[in-house]
Amino acid sequence: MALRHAVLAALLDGEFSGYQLAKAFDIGVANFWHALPQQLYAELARLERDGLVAGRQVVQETRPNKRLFRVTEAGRAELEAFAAAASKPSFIRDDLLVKVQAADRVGTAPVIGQLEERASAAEAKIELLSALLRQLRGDVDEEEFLLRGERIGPYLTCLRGLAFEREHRDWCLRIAAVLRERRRATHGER
Amino acid sequence: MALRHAVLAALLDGEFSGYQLAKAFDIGVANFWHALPQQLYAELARLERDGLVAGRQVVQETRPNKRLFRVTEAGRAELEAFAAAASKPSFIRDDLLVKVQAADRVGTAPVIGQLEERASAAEAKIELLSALLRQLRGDVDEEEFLLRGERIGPYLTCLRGLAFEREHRDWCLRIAAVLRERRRATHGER
DNA sequence: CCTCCATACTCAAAAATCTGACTAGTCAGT
DNA sequence: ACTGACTAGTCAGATTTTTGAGTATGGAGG
Repeated sequence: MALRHAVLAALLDGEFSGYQLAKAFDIGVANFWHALPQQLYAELARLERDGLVAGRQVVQETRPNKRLFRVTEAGRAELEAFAAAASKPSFIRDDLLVKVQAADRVGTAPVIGQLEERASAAEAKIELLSALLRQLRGDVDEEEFLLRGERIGPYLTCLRGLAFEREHRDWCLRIAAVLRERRRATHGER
Repeated sequence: MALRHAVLAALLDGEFSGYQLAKAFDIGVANFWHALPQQLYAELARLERDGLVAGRQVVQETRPNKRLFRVTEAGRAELEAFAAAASKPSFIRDDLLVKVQAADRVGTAPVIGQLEERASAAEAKIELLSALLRQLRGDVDEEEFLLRGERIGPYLTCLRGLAFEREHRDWCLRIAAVLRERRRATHGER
């Protein structure tokens, strides 16, 4: 039941609509949780029903009205309890890794292409996260910010995301190079 | 539908029973996919029904009989098609990261403990994977093995798992240190 | 002797997640 | 005038994953 807590955690930084949350779940929040918009709207409805968030209607002229949500005291308490409870271990689940596992038995050509695409995507995400981190910490340097910044949660999770993407990019490039080299060496046996 | 392909990929290295696969999904295969034994048995049944794997009964004296499965030609073709199709991006989904995101708003004490536990767990996994890698490559060094080894798929995915665990351990320790330092600096405001 | 652990599986049901389609208005570009 | 993208959602249904409880046998340790 961690989607619920991911939403609460994301709402700690202000009031957001389901639509805005969906954006956040594509960038910063994506570093620790992934969810589709439909899930978020449904979860927000449940959270409101349970009194963990409160929503208010905002009427807009030029675009559709929206509902902004904020965490209630009960919601904060729920997060507190969640933080104190045991975590389950995290897992990688990745199509591409499945393909690499099978690669030298089923043909490497398409996998090499995908590895390189992934590396590019990771690179783009690295840029994005680096910019986000700079923005979050403002002028001060990282050490200083981490010690004295008043809100460091999102920064810390972005750091994790950044490290993950770098790792991912490097691995993809390395493996692509290895597979290419092997193809060269055995000149097209596969 | 990647569990199905993860199972096929795992079966590329020999005949395994559901029980043995469950073990593999706890160690090596866990580097790219996670599944509970019940899922594996169910998936193996479906795969057999669809002709992608073939099972045979092995009668044992001192323990329960088992069924060993191997990938059929159709199964190999299925994997080939899967490898050629587009992959979906991979996501981290981690309870603990949710807690870190919320940490400076809901109390850091329990989170620090969990970060340090996680770091230990990651350390153990690092040992395990390092040993597994040594075993997979035998005497030769990595460069040599990757270039000329005949089966490198599992090695490559373990490399990814190892990098992930190292990254994870380092991040956990870093964040735990940061949170501890902040507690010290503000002496128990939270 | 008794309990725990390992092997080897099965069944049912709940919960979480994903797929796909749909509404409806605004704005920018061709 | 038309197309496509962005805002801001909703609904239904399928699929996947998790939770929890069983079955049955053999060997090891106390």
